Amino acid sequence: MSEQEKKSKEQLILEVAESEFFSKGFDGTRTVVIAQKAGVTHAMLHYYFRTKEQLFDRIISDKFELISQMVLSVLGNSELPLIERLREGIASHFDLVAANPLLPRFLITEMLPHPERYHFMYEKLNSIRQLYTDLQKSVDEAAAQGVIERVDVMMLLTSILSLNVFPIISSQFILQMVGEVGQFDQAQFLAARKQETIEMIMRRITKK
Amino acid sequence: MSEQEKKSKEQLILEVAESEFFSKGFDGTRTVVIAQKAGVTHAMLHYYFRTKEQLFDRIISDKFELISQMVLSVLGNSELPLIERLREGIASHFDLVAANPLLPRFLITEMLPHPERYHFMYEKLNSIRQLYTDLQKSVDEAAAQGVIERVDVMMLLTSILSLNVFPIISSQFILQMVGEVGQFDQAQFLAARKQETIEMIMRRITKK
DNA sequence: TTTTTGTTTAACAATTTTGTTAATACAAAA
DNA sequence: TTTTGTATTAACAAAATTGTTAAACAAAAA
Repeated sequence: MSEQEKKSKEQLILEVAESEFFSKGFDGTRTVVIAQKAGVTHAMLHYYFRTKEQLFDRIISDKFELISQMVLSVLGNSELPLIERLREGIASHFDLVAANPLLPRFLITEMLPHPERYHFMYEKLNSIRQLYTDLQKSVDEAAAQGVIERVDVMMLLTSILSLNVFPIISSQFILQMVGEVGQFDQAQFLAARKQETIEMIMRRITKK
Repeated sequence: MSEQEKKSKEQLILEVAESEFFSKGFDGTRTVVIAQKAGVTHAMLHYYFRTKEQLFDRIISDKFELISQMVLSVLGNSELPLIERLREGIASHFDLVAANPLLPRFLITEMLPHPERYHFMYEKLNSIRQLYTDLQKSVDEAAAQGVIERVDVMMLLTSILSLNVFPIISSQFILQMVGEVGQFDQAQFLAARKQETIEMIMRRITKK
């Protein structure tokens, strides 16, 4: 028996379901397709997870930590000095998003239109407040010392999220649009974006 | 008869359908719901548009120009000097996206996963190439004169798109996340973002 | 007025998708 | 080696969703 076949059917269903839900959304996903791709009868899917909704909920809760980190990691390590903290926060956030490129689109297409369904998620993200206030303090201190310019942390975080997430979501689209003009491939493009975000944020906070 | 009632049923269906498709996506939209919200029997919907798909296609082609502008406007007016061209391009692009906030999410959730369905769209966007090359030339010239730093236009456009689009898509989410800490409302937040994008791009291209 | 054309409705049909069940195989424990 | 619980299948049922039709109706044309 190969490694693949050793996996329990339950596990197989979960893996296929994750990829289906993330790429097609809840409404676009067909339980029979999940079953078929997992190589099981679709009755098995209902046997293990009862309904499509419960299967979906299971996937979400399995991704709970990852989703939290997807936002929290951008705040960086508060032990480090400000500049390092930002560089490190941006880089690790970028890597996390790049490693899970379907997740942001999923959040945008599923969480935003159904906020009631994800209240638990929003609650969890309240823990961001502490780190947020903390980061604003670091910024204000550094600004007082004349090291950097005083900036609003909400604006700064929004910029970082935008610059990191959007290109990963839409790299296909951008590369296709500009086409042969630039001859980037996707890996090069993403590597360049990671540096570009850091560069832009650094320029944003340095005193003129 | 009121203004509303004077509208043809066909027009009513189209308006409701647009809002439904844009907020819930193709898969999440129910034709009976469209009919119900438009105050007509759902047979009418089929009478005018035959199928759900044809209704959808009709909406898309009606939005065709807008969708094109959604990308093209960021390139600005090539008659203007570079700095003005960028400022104007960023601002008008921001305004366009802000006036149609559901469209970008729709593009991300419908166009990206079904590229075959929107080939005509991608073709149209080929017209971006001319303007793109043109903008790179302006940048190179200004850089040669030492006015600005030499930057890659693909990176620059990606940054502008990211900084303009992402905050508009996810303003709800961001505001909720940071919550009472900053007491921005959505209008203030978006106004601030528009300026912030311009500021960041200007800092990115100025020589240190 | 009669005809014609396009609009509207209600009832129904077809299809797609999800969910259930009863029978059976299987594996592990007693 | 019976027993017990779990896993599996095929066939079926139910629900949801889309699409059709025939007949009524209204408006405009002849």
